[in-house]
Amino acid sequence: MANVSVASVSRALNGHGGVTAETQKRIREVATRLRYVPHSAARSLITRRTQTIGALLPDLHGAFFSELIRGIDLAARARGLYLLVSSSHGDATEAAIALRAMQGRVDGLLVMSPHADAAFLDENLPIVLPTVLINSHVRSERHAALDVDDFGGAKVMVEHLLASGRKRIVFIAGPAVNHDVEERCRGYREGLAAAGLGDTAVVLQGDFTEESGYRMAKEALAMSPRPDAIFAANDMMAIGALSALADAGVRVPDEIAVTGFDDIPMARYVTPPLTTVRVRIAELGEAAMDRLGRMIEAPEDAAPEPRVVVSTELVVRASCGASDKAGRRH
Amino acid sequence: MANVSVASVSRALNGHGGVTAETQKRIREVATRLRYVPHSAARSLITRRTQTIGALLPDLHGAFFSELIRGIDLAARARGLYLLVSSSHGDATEAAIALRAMQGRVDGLLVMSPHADAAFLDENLPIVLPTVLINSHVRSERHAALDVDDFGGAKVMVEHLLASGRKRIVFIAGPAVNHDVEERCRGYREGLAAAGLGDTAVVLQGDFTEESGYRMAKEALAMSPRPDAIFAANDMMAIGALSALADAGVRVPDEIAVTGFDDIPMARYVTPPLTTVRVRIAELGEAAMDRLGRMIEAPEDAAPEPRVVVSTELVVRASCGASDKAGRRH
DNA sequence: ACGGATGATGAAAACGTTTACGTTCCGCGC
DNA sequence: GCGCGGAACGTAAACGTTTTCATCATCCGT
Repeated sequence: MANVSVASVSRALNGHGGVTAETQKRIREVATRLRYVPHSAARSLITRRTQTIGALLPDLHGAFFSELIRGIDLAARARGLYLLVSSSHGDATEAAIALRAMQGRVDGLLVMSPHADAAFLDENLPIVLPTVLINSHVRSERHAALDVDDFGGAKVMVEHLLASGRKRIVFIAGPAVNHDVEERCRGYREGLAAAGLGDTAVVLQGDFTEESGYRMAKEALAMSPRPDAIFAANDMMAIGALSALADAGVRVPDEIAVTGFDDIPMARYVTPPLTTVRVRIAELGEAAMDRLGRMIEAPEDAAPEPRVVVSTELVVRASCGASDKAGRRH
Repeated sequence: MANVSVASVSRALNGHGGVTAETQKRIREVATRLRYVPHSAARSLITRRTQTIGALLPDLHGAFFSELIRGIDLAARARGLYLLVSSSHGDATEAAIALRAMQGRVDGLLVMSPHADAAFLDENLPIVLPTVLINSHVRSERHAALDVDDFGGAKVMVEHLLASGRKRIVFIAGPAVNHDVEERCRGYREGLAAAGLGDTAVVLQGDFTEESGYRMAKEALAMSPRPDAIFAANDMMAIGALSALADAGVRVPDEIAVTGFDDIPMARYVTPPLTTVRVRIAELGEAAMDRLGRMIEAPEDAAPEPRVVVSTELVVRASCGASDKAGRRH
């Protein structure tokens, strides 16, 4: 249409030079007039690049994943990359299938797979594909990884509760095979141990749902001596615990303090507002994506920073009773 | 490796028949042993299918988009389709770029673009690509569309407030150029008009943020005569309004009822729990994806159902004072 | 035993790009 | 005037599949 070969069109549209400014202009004009859009499959067939990264997530439920995706998307679009999301991988085989299917479709992989162990990853992760593990308990030299400082956050929370006079702190854990839970629990135990109260540790088994928090709080109430603080491994369980205590007529924080983990948006709106540990989730996603982007651009980079930890932050509100000015919304 | 041609490999792996069961088995075995994964770009170069659908969203912030994506993902994975998300399209030009870039990359498009008008869509939407518009005010014959019944939901809410004795209901609107806002406002006016109270309509201008709800509620308090109900166009503004009333020492719902729209997860946890209109957002995403899937499979289908409306549901909690048993969490 | 139908398999084209390599043309220095 | 270098552009190969068509073997009916 512009009386040039396809080669010149390619050169003109990609700005690779080798064409006169005038012909380039002409080609561009014709291209927009014809609404020409390059066929990305053909392009990536030869360039071996898809300009897409894949995010493998266990689920899409709740504020956590929403924020994570937002952070990833933010960093991805800054680099001009597309985002392919794949979720709801209940078990390992399903995740393996998704992993295989992503292969060849993406330039890099962001994997958050709580149930993946090292063997699974070795088996299913393509070696050639740059990969960043998010909150994985796998410590592999072969893949980059980003973690939330669950341990530190939980430890600080316990220290705070102890400092404000609580003596008997019970911990409501989440699903058994979960890296975050393990780390938070470890932080809880370490916090107690550091104060010489290691033998007072009590861990109740929840599953991250509000309902399990409700149940476990009821159990905690039945204990003797009764605890004076409940530290839940996530905010939803803490909220469930608040309901349980409200139903039982137990005053929070006067009789029992309740704290959570994550600082989901809802945490500040419940009554009383929830003391919790803020995890900058979007930041985690962004950092992971940035890391992946760098790996894609410089594959030779000999993993100078194999493991990065995203810090957490104690957010004190009214539910722990430590601050009388907590709970403000504005 | 299996002593067969590439053609047989293709046939064996795709199960197209034309190969002996024995050779198929042999080929499959070799394939898994070699960890062979078909190059999707090459495949879609010839099949003209990418097995991917693109979702164009204005933003990724908040529970709404989280749920929407979840619904879309659910329906997409049920059909074996991948999901390419693209967000944060502040203005039309950015959306146009994203739209173009998606072209050739996806088999279908899910577009939620509040600021897109018919001209924009005609200009930028590829005619060949099946497209479903979500909550768009554009009524085009050329594209399928799915809407939330904002109008009906708002009308029902007003009727409920009137039925429970409220006389002066003010409405806090959202961003000016927003289809949902327009429809909700229309429902509000219609609800009042149907009761012969059309002239009592008062619309305050918010912007969907909690902070704007706070400000507008303050304004409402200053009005004379003072309203006895505040109906916000979304839950976040209603929550802001609750804060404002709490700060002003106004009792909810005794003195003023407050209601929202969306039924975000947080709505039931605020104090008092918020009466609102539930929008089954995940269902909306699922329905949109299903529709798109059908369009992709049967392109000849002459759009028998050009416009689908997803129904809404009144959720009565304590903040409107109409139900003394509202606010239960379990 | 032979022709033809059937079914498995291979050869090769096609998809739409990018890019290495030629070719042409122009200007310049000798 | 002639050769030469370089810029602009075209030619064609390559990417890895799918699919059409041809080929070949096998089996069946006569």
